[in-house]
Amino acid sequence: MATIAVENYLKHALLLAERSPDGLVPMGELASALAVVPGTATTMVKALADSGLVVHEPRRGLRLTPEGRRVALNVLRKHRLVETFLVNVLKMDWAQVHAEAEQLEHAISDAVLDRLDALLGHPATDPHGDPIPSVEGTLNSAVYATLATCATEAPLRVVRVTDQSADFLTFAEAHGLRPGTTARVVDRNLPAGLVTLRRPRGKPFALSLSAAGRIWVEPADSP
Amino acid sequence: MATIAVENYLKHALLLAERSPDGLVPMGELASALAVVPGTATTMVKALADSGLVVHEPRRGLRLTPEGRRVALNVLRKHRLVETFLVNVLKMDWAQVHAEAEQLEHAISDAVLDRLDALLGHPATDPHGDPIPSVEGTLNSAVYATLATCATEAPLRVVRVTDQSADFLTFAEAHGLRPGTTARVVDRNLPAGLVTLRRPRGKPFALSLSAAGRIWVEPADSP
DNA sequence: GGATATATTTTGACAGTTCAAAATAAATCC
DNA sequence: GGATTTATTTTGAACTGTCAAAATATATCC
Repeated sequence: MATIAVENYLKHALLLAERSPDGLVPMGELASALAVVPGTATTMVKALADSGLVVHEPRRGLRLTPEGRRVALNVLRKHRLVETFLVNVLKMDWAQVHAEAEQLEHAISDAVLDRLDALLGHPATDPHGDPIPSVEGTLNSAVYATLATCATEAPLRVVRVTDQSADFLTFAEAHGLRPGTTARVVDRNLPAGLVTLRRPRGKPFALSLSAAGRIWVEPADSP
Repeated sequence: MATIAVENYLKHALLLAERSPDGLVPMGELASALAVVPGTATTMVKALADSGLVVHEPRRGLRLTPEGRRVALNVLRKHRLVETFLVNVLKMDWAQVHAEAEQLEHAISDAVLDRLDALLGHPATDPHGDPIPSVEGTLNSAVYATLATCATEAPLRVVRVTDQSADFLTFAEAHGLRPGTTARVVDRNLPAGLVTLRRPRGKPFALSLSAAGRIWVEPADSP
């Protein structure tokens, strides 16, 4: 049985590998995702390699093995289903649930997970729009445009918010930027690094290009 | 913040202290409740004493301090509310939920606990009839008669089943012995160590005196 | 292409939790 | 009341996961 630390290493390795073309995760990125010093990550990755969960390519990084990926997807599935439960059933603030799920993901059994999944109606995404891995281990990693890159003026629907910090999520919610809500980009000022948005029947407001890059959107039908 | 090990030591110390008149818990009992060798318990209890969570009386045992009791009650509250959630909401088998709650009790925050408590309607007992400590830290430890000690013939209602083993709970449920159900003792044969029961519209069946001692009952009004 | 900056690994140490086995204290039993 | 049994504590060691800091590759930059 994987320890909590092992589950965390694998989960973060998966998240980083998803955002890298070749699946190679540099040691330093893993270390800072886990908030440990680089030497600690090296030590742990060697142990994971001995267990067959990752392949360690010295001085280059690590890759998940199929078994490591399987474990990581199971943890991620727990994390995201727990988040969904906390928001949809317990009506908790979506800005808080990430931290709660970080703990619960390691304590919940597969049996409980199945019941939770059924209770929630087998959701495809969590409250942030992050895709929930299936029981079979598939992860929908569709890539969308963001408010930093999408067309201006056209109506948009928010589909995902890729930042787990409570501050950012509280800000986003305060401006109506949750998955499912609609908005349009009225201006994008690259030199100033600003994107100006407008929600239906709302006042225009601005956010930084880097913040805008964390709001994923798709074209919306109605204006 | 208390570690998982610390929470477990305190929780078991509380459970053992409740069943001891003077609140003194012998080291060996604690060690076997936690499934560790006695030396380990000694080491840990000394550390807990240094943290002010217990008082260690060498060669006699330990006692919870008010602070240790507070932490233990919080863990026990989490355990029992989680069990209630798993049975009432997720419809899990009552024989399994103890093991699940052993993990979840250490991962659930006070914020989640409050929501869960509200969702469940502030229950007073868990599915086994074990009292749920209040947020304020009071624990109803009323003592009832058991099937081993109660009057015969009179109608009874099961109020509590004090055995967490899945086998026993499955057996009890199969015979309709869950809190809320009714039965009567039709015979008690002390030399043979047997108690014979009868459920309304059911066939008489027997169980051992020691098993009967784990089924707590109160007089029921209707026959 | 040698100097410098950056990333990674190695080394030694520590905290927490555990066990095995020896030592010690307390209780019990003729 | 001395011998024996039983409970507890001590001692020495192991394992997991971590850090600090030194050592070592690798990449980059004139």
